[in-house]
Amino acid sequence: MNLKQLSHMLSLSQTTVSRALNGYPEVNEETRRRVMDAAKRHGYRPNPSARRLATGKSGMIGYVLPTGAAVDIDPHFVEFLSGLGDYARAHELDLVLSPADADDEETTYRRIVANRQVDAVYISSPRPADKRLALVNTLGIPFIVHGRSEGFDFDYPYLDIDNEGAFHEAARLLVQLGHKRLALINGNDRETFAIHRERGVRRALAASGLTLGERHIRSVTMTEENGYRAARRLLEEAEPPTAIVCSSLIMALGVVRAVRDLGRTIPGDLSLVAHDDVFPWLRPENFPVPLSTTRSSIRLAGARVAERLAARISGLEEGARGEVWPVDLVVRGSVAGAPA
Amino acid sequence: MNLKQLSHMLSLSQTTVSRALNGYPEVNEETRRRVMDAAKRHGYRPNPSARRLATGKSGMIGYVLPTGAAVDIDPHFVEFLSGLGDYARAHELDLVLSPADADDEETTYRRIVANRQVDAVYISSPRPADKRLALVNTLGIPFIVHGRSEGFDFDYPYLDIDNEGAFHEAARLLVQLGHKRLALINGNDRETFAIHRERGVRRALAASGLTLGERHIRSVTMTEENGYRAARRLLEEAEPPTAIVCSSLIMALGVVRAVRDLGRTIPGDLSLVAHDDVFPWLRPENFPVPLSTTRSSIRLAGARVAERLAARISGLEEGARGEVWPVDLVVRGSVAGAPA
DNA sequence: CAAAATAGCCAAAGCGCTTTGGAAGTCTCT
DNA sequence: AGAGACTTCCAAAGCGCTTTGGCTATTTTG
Repeated sequence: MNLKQLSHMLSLSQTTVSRALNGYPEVNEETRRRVMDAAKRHGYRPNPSARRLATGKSGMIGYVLPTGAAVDIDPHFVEFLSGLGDYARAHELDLVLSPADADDEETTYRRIVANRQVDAVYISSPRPADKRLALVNTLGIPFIVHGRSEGFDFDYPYLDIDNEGAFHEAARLLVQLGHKRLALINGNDRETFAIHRERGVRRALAASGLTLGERHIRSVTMTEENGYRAARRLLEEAEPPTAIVCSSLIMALGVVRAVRDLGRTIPGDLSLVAHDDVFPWLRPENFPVPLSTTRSSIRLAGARVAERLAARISGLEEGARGEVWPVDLVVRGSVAGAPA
Repeated sequence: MNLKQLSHMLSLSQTTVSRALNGYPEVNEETRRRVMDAAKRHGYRPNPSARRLATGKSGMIGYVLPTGAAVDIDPHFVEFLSGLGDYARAHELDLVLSPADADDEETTYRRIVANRQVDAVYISSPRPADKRLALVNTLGIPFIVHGRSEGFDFDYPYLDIDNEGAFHEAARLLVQLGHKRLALINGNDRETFAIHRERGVRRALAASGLTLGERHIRSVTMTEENGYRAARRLLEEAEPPTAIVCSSLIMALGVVRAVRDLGRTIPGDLSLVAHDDVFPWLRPENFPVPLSTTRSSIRLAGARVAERLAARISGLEEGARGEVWPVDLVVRGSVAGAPA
């Protein structure tokens, strides 16, 4: 059932039927009802390919997926996707993942924009002065950044959590508990979120005249193994840190293992706080010692990004509004006063 | 730059240019070269929307993503995606994720097929007599199942790992080591993979005249917490199992925690084997006691599924070929002879 | 009451490709 | 040399929608 057939059985022109269906004003309300009714009865669904060719709109949102043998997709992605999908489903939006060579995402961005494959894109894990951001900005496709970049002379729309504030709070708590030697096991420090977290920790320390030693900060890919290694190296020093702030739950698993291996205890010898993106399959309260966390649901972020993308596509949102979500600090058993 | 312009500057018809570009035989080889050359020089890329409308082919593969507030996307998904993306990138295939209400995926399948939004789809985590499979089979769109179903009167193309064989081997090893009370912490037993794994364990036990007691099998969603709970319940029995086979690394984390909480040890009191899908961020060799596993890279499976989907789209693969990958049994420190 | 504005509808021209149904020109064969 | 068979190209008709530019009634306005 296509438009031609439908309009023919209604004895109307395609123009009128199309307009009736798409809510244009120049059609009699009664005619519109007739059309809507017939469309529903016959299960008419406009062919998206045709509509696309005519309008240039695809009804999909895009994401360029960096791939390659050496590239691992972040497990956070799947939770973000849950949220995104949740919203997208309710609004009949599809998501297209365009795999790209991790060393050359630009080509792919250009392609999907030139081909009008998607109406909007989102960008995640941005770095300072991220090229993708500049590119997408000049290409003129609606977009939202999940996270933040820095060092541009233009503004852009984003959704981020208050990473600096979160880690500031976490560090401040530890300092108040008497800890003087803090360490930070961070994610890849070329990504903005890691920079912000480091900034937060440093600021909290500075407020009490403390500093974050060069050797007390580790920046690694967020795997269990890297958490373990970083923690071991930190704890095997002559004067090991008495508290660690850690950028992910998965790394925290490694930290806990390292502490055990060394015969130390949490929170007796070491206080630990980690950031929790809220995975259904790994919860901080179920750690051997319940883990204190800075908590922010990445899933909700996914839903919000989808919502804002939809708003931008339909012109309801404009400009470069940045949105920063506060982060909860949830204190559990893994923190205590500094050892004497 | 579109076809019209290109053909005009070559003083050729659109027909000829189109044919030259798409490798049709009825065009002079020299003309073809000229065309190809000009196309490349001017960076001509056929508009996919137009091509789509004309041919009905989209150049994308589809996946219906079950969503909902209560639905969690499996973290395995992201690894599978890595592999899929790896292949897809090399062949300029995009992947479209169509979020669907988890209780009504049918509507979405029908929509994407009717709209010809994708050239092929894959289905994951199938159950016995899975409705999606029957549906997709009648809808006539090329597809591949990742995993297997059962109880159909038709064959279908799939890629699966030898779950039964893998768990058979694991259980057999444990039996040989003298274990008589085995337990299985399985995934959702409405999914085929879980059924196959259970079958494998039972078969190994049966071969030695043993059985898997009703209470010695747990079927749960694969989270750390569920692994913990299942293990606790098993180990707190009067006659606890001396060996556990576990369907995922994440659940194994919980099992390890439970064992510790109860003051027992691995492998002294309990031998443990788990299935490993090979995540970059959590490795069995890094468990407190290196974990024995049945190992199969879900990432490679993703790449293979993409490859076969591409083959089916272009007509290179036909029929209902099933492909079953063997699974490695990797023995590490977490297994030992049964305690006296 | 004539002129101007408005409401409601339609025919037809795109969107940019593929594919059908020829039509020339060139070769081959008797 | 003329008939048939290739080879190589083209004009034009889709694919199914949206949108432009008009056209006819009907209503409003001065």
